[in-house]
Amino acid sequence: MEYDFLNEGTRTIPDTFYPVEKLQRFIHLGIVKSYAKGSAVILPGDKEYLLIYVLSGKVQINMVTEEGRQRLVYFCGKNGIMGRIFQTNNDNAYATAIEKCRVCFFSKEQLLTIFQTDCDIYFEIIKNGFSKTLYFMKQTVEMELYNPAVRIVRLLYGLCISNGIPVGDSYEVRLELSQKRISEISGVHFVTVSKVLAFLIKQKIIEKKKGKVIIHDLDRLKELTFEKRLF
DNA sequence: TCATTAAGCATCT
DNA sequence: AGATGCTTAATGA
Repeated sequence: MEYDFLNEGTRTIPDTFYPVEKLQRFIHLGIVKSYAKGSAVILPGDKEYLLIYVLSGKVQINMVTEEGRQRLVYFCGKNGIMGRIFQTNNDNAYATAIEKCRVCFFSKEQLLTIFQTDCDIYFEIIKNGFSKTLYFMKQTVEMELYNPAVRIVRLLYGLCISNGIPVGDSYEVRLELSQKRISEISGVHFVTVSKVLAFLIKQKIIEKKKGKVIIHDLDRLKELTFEKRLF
């Protein structure tokens, strides 16, 4: 299957990144486990496995500080990988299943066997890593240059460009995007997210329905991405 | 301008 | 009844 690199390059939400489908063929070498929704897949300090591969469902990766504060890092869905190759002692990441899921754990020895069998996978894993790097580089710039309210607008605009499906004169972004999720992804407070969405809905620029966001006025939304501030 | 806190309402399970 | 999601208002940085 040909992968959509362009879309990957303009990724707007940190989910799965570059899927490594080819790993499917090697899961018999690793250890496959199933997890119920809400259970812990990786605990802070877990160091046994270098690569964790999601076969189905979805996992959420968080980082936690010394004081116990936590922050979403990314989501990992089907064919996504959680690379733990360059772990240090203080990257307190943990992962929980946000959907019932199956994941496969690979040790260093198992990975070496896989690379020797199919070195393409090696590059696929590197691509996944760079995809994440690119996303977080963009995030750094985004955080530096735009204020929180405008970031929400930019997130919606980006989603429309990358995932928007034309329906009549509008576009639909078919994603389960609660305000809580938007808040977690963008780093903008949930109360502010609520205000920005209310503003956009009132101006009839967007509409929010169960499981989708409808963009009625993409031109206006684009204009707002250039604004210094919204309110 | 936005984060924080608090309080209240609606919907779902 | 409790959890979840959203809104509004007050306050402070």
